[in-house]
Amino acid sequence: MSMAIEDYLKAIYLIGRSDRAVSTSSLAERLMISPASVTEMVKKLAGKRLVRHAPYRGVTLTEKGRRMALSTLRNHRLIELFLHRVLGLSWDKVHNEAERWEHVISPEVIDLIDRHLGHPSVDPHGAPIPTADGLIEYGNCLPLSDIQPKSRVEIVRVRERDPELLRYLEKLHLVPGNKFELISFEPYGGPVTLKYKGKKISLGLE
Amino acid sequence: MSMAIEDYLKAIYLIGRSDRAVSTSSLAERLMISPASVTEMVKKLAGKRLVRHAPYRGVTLTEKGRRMALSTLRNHRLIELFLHRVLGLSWDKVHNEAERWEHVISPEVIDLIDRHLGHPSVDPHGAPIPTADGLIEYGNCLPLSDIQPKSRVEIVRVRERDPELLRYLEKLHLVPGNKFELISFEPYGGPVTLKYKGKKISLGLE
DNA sequence: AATAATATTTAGGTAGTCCTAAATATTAAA
DNA sequence: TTTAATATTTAGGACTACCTAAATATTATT
Repeated sequence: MSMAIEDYLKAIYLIGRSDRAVSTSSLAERLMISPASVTEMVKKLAGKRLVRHAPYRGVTLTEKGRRMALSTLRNHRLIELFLHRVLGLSWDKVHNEAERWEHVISPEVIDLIDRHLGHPSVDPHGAPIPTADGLIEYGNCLPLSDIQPKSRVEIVRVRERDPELLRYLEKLHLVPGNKFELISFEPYGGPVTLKYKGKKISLGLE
Repeated sequence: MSMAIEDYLKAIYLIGRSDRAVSTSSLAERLMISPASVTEMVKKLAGKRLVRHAPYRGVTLTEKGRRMALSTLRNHRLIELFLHRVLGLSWDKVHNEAERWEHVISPEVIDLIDRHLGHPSVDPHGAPIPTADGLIEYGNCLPLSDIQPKSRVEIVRVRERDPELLRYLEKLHLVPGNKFELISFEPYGGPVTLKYKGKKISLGLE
């Protein structure tokens, strides 16, 4: 399977979480490819029985497509962790690097990486790593915006991918594993205030 | 630069050792691409000032082309060593894996790999690793066939790439670093006899 | 229910990298 | 030196994955 196909399947999985139908335009936006090209590729994927496509109604992964998507996602996340833990690549850079590696690493080497890391369950952003046989376990956590003020929280996962933003969050200690106290939400999209080791932190609602 | 271009430049370097003119057909054979396609691509490379091409007379790398070839070769050999030493991938498999990785790893990560390995000078087959600024130092060694019987020899480099052959050579301890006594050459392409730690070994002249 | 706005698909192209078959150059042999 | 063998290039295609512009479907609004 080509790198392009792997990218499409992974994107469909990530947008639709394996079950929901995914629109052409959301795929186009995520992959930064024109909607027309996406339609074309989706038809090819349907021909290969990797997705189901009802014209004008979006795409869903077939079982075969889902397996492939999870395999690529597994590669991606194991590679991110490997780059971070073994080679010391900073957490804002691992995503883009893994985005290319994920397509060229053989299953045998992925297994070696998995073993070298001790069969980890999450990547450096706290995202769960699918197992070799396509299982994925989502930790139960809530978006910060759904949490009541005054609670103590532990960062479990950071969904952003923009390197600049990730560097900023790291400076504020907003990385998986760290614990905060949620002080307040300002209304009308105002800033959130958190406390980490006695220090107060404010941030906008991205 | 595309993966295909990187492969062509690397092959031109490896066949011509950076200076000799390389024929279309030797490139075609090494890359397993039809001669016609090679001619076409060579014209494109000449347009990008990566090679000089005199029709019917072969190609040579320009300085720019040589730099790119050595950069890809450096990636390839650092990756081979990394796969072998860090992940424990067997020496017969590292070449094919590195053949794909070499095109997707960023310069920053290659530097991290280089540092992690302690700035090594040779890959698992004993081939020299070019430096980041395009220098490459060939150890002085001779092909086994040029050595006088009765000498003691150390294997410095193994040029083969075929996995099955590499596994065979490893079983015979014919890997870089090991020392042998060269017993005899049988004439007319007959077998070579070596002694390793008291045990005799015979092999054909591949 | 008709119309406007938005989303999606179709039509027609392009660039990159490969192919086979035919034509042409070079080199080796008679 | 003419001919035969071999190497290289040209011509014409194919396939993948992208594009823009135009056509068509869906959905939201009046």
